[in-house]
Amino acid sequence: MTTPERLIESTRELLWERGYVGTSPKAIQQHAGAGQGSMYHHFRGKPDLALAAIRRTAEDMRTTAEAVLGGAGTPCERVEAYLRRERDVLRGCPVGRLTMDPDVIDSDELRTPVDETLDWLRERLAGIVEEGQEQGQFAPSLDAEEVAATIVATVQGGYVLARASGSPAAFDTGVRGLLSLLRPARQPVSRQVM
Amino acid sequence: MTTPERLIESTRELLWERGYVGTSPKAIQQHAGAGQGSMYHHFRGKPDLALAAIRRTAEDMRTTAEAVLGGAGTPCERVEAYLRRERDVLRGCPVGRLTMDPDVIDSDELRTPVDETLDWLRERLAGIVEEGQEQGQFAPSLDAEEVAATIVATVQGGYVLARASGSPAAFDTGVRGLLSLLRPARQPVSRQVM
DNA sequence: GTCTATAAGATGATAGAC
DNA sequence: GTCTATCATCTTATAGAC
Repeated sequence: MTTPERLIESTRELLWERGYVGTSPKAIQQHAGAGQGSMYHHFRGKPDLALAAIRRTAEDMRTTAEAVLGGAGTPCERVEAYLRRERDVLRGCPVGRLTMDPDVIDSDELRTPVDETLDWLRERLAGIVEEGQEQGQFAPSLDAEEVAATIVATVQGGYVLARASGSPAAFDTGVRGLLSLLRPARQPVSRQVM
Repeated sequence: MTTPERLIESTRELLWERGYVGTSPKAIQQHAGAGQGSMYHHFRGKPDLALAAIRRTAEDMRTTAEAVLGGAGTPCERVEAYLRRERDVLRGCPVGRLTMDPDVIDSDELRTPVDETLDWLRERLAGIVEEGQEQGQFAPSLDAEEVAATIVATVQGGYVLARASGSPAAFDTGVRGLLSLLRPARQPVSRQVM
């Protein structure tokens, strides 16, 4: 890997682990095995490096999500596959985590990729929910945009619960609750109609 | 207010705004209008001050939540009141936010009040959901503990979405989605039974 | 109880040699 | 492109005077 690559990857790791405020240029250099001069030659400073790292992490998240959301199966199955996909739950969401960093939120440049990624995810899920409604898998009375926001929020909040308790179990519990709400155990339609 | 009080309150403010890593003793002293010697006389250091601040913030959250959850109304109404209660959405959750602080999570002493508070909230909500099931307001097929976890996660994740977009609207959207899932627009029971 | 002095190390960067 | 030197400031305290 080239030096700029190693610097970006190191920044991604550290941003995920310690956040923007908790990540120093020195720590990045050491993690990347690069000297100061090298870092400042390739990047203007900490915000510049963070921007490159955040953009790549955001793109990564899209790719990972799309692999599941655009995969095979019914809309309902794809939403479930997304919710149940393997995650490093205790590490938290590398994108969502950044919203708790005041310096990221205060910078339009750094916040934009975070916002756009979560927004993309919501819209992608909204489309799938809508598709599911057309196929009769989700109640037609639901607002797809709202439900999509609930799905993303449950995932993001699941990370919070898991990290608070020190166990991934809380994440899974929240997801199971959401899935049970999405597929209410109603009577078969035929019976209701009868 | 006494000096220790001012120091604790300042720490609470700064922890909420900038997190543990982003809050320096110096910033606390300046915010509280206290000198270094004064701070180190009353507290052993940053972790000690943070512990006092976190404990109080956790207690505050319980009190605020209990005011709504233990209030008047049906179980369903109380859950809705909790979800719709006025919040400083863009500031995030003063308790949940701490889970993204590596130094807080790595310290059992600092993490415990966070964990216990979110756990209390989940159990409190689970009891109310169960009550609602007995009264026929929520589907009996639901697992109250799971749904409670989903409710807490949606709130915590709602803060993430709101902060990412820079607007409280995303929080409200997620909450509306959850409420619509909790109260599915089913046929009246009498009709189903007929 | 509060103040100032002092300190070892980190932070975030610039300058210039190689 | 990478390295070392240097820098002003911040961090997280400790010590001791007042």
